[in-house]
Amino acid sequence: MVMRVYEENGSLILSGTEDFDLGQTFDCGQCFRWTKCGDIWEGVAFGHALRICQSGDTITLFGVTLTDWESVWKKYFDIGRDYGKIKAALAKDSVMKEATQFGGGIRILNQEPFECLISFIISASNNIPRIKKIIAALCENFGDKITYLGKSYYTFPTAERLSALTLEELGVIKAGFRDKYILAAAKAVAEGRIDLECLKAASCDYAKAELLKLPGVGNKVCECVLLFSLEKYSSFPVDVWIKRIMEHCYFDGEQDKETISAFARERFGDLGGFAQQYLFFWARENKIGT
DNA sequence: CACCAGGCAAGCC
DNA sequence: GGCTTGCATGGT
Repeated sequence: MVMRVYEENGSLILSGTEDFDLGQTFDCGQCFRWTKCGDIWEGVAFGHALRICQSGDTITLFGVTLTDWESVWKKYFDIGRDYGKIKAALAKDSVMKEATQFGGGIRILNQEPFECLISFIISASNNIPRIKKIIAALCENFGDKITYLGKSYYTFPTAERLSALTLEELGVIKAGFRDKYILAAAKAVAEGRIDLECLKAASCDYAKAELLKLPGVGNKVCECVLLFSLEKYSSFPVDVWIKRIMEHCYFDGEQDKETISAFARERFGDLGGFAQQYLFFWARENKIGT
């Protein structure tokens, strides 16, 4: 089956989609700015707000033109990648077979690097509902207000805007001890000491080394930024959930994170990032390893 | 009231 | 080098 894309009544329709489930994609832990209102998801990316819903293999993007689709959303939703092939390659043991079936509609979004960087700095030692709350406050306070289908939304603030803030001003978002990292990372980007866009074309090792220079960015945050915004799909972020599920499914007892990373690299190779997302979603939804 | 949440950095030995 | 501890905030 081939996916069809067309405009209808001022909306964009995707019909005959495969390996694409909006709920799984927005809920698998890779992004923090999508919320579900009834059966419609709404969010903001690349300065554009979007309301989108799904019924079976048909997805509707409200108020979106083919031009918007081509310039923003097609790449964002990673259209064109053969997830069926990825799942088949990963499903060579019973664990991945189950995880890829459970979250078979997950796609890895191509997010904005700066938003991704700040979001995962905020994620450190934090829980997902509160991460979302802090990011929402960040956007409402320091992003630009945009109007879409008669409703207001806020873009993610630029590095320039954030870098001009004081710690005290940033305090309204209640990020806690992470506020100084947010500010310092924004300054590094705004002053050109790191060029996030360039890292897409750079080697994985170089991109990783550059990101690790930033305050508040250690191995885990770094791997998330590489995977979710810099197209480094071999990245396998090892957080507390992944650590627990890997110990539960592939080891006998507790292991250090480096052992788990090495195992993932060996077993999943270039597909590490996809494996991580299937595992994360499956483990959290089914409370496996807890 | 402890303890924990998609870690990280600084301070120890 | 590895290992421990503090870090803001909010929810159980």
